[in-house]
Amino acid sequence: MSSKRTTPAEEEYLEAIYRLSQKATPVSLGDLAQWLEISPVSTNEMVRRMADVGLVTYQPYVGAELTVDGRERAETILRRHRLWECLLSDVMGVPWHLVHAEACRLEHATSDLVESHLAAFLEDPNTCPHGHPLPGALERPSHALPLTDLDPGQSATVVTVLDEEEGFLYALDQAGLRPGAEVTLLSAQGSLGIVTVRSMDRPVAMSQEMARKVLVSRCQGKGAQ
Amino acid sequence: MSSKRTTPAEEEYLEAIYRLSQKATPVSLGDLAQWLEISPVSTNEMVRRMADVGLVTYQPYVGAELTVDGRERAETILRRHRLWECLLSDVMGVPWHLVHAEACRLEHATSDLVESHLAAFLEDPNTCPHGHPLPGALERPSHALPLTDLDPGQSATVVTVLDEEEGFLYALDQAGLRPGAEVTLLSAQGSLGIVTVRSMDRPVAMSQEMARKVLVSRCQGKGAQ
DNA sequence: GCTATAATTTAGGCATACCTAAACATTTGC
DNA sequence: GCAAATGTTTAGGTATGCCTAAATTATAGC
Repeated sequence: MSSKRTTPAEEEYLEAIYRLSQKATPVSLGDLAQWLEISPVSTNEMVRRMADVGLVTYQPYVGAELTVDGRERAETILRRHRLWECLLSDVMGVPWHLVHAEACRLEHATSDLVESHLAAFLEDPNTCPHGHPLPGALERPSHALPLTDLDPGQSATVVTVLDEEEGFLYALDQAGLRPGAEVTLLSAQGSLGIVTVRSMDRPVAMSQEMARKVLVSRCQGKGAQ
Repeated sequence: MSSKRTTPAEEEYLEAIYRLSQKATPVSLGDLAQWLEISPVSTNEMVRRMADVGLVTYQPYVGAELTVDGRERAETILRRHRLWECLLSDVMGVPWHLVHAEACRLEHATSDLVESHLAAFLEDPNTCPHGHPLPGALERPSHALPLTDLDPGQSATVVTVLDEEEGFLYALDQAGLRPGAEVTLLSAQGSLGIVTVRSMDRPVAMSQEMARKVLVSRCQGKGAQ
């Protein structure tokens, strides 16, 4: 069934539905349209077409869910995306906050052959530079919690960053807050919505909203990667 | 003028015209159509559209030529193509005869940023794994001549391979005939169109047609590379 | 010079993937 | 229960890039 190759557009939808599914499922088409920055009408059309070819199931007013086939394909794309991020960032030195956009393009031009060689060359990484697990790799047991959940004075290791927006990543990078880095919560009292932390021996202030996107692990070197 | 980004299809045409220009210029649309495996009608349409946006000049019944802008873009694409070939083959170990097809896809998904990091990581290679110069690199002074032009008994170093067809490359690879390899012509008498050479201490027979696609350099380690 | 071959152009189509505008249906909050 | 918000569908368009069939035009061989 549905042996046809997926188009880059279909792959973008699969990836988006996969990512949004982790928050809530089925995925509302409104959310999907917003995420992809495509009009709701076009999104609707496309999802119906993808349901026709067996990549998703779709119930009007309910949402879209990946089929087994669709999920497998989405995981393949996402795995390729994250493998490229690793290569670009860790091996080739492309700035951390820019690799996401590059990987978005490369992922659709990647064959099984290149994927396997890429993974072997990178020695089968478990996470991308933002700390997300590569589909197919060992799942991180996830003792991870938002930075805001630490007690003041408590230290932890950054595990995952939940947003790939360039400006946000650039600012985190400047503050030294990348996966693997150690961070200490100074204050989280949110009357003005500001969280302060200590990173690389320097204090950093950020909004609570941003701090919630930084997942950390208290148990250093145990569950995290 | 013509600041618009090029589409993957346009890039394929630019690359093809660039390559065919090295044999004869202007490039006949028939040759172009055959090279791209696209119908002459579509080729004609596309070339006219590309002339409209200033990528090529086109005279009916004469052929197409790259403009300065078109040539620059073609060289960029070709450079990216060959950089990927280097990475895939030399760094990641993807089989030599398969990297061309992979690079054909990756080249269109490559930004200036990735190109520059890729080149730096590879330490600015001068040639691709098939021995073709990278646009922008030092031009090889080309003492290269077809394998068939050697005198029997004479040795030389393989410099360039003039065909990227997978079967051909696979066979050459099996015979050890890759750029940098040493080869000795045993016989080139062509009554049956067969050329025999010695490569890696083993005799290899090939057709004259194939042998003409292998360029070698007599002056070892001097002009080549 | 004329004809066969090759190249070009015109005409009409198809698939993908996006858009807006407008009408219609369904949920959900109050 | 009803209105506002959200979601869906229909209708009609656009752009890209490919196709075939048929008609036309130019080039080159003899």
